[in-house]
Amino acid sequence: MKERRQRAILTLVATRPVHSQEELVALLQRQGFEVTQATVSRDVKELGLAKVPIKSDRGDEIFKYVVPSAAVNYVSRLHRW
Amino acid sequence: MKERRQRAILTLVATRPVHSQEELVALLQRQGFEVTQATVSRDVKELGLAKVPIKSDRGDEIFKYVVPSAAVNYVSRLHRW
DNA sequence: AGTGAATAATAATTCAAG
DNA sequence: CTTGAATTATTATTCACT
Repeated sequence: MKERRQRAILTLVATRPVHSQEELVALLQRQGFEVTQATVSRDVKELGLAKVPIKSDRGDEIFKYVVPSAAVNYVSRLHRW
Repeated sequence: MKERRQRAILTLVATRPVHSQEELVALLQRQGFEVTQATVSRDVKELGLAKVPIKSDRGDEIFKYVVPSAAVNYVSRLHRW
């Protein structure tokens, strides 16, 4: 079902760097969700996940999907408003 | 030059909704920058611009490029920490 | 280093269907 | 209303060149 899958997605992207929707598909399938890229694309959209460029460990720029609320937490920790 | 173009990009995405890199190319060309999608893709990466799903005026979800700091402003306005 | 043309890779949407 | 297969659209990268 959609809700469980979307929860799983939020947990996944909060837990580790997810670089593409295909990677997300693979991770979800490992957890037993039968899902395709088309659906993940829709989930990403509904969840409002952003694709952002980040610095990798080796210094080069890569991409990662992030939860909007993660940005909030990050920012609040930075500024302590 | 790269720096001027990237400044222009930041201004553009802060000023209005930019939905794709091709749109960015068109807007830049209007300002006299000769640039292609390949370069804009690299600029987006260097600037750390995120592609995020947003609600359009008509209620449907579309995509938009945003500056990370724009997320900060948005969030701070939401929460008034 | 910075870029564009071409290409590969990735992501969004359409179309049909349950 | 939700989904997958196929398709289209978009974006990232490669390769050559400067």
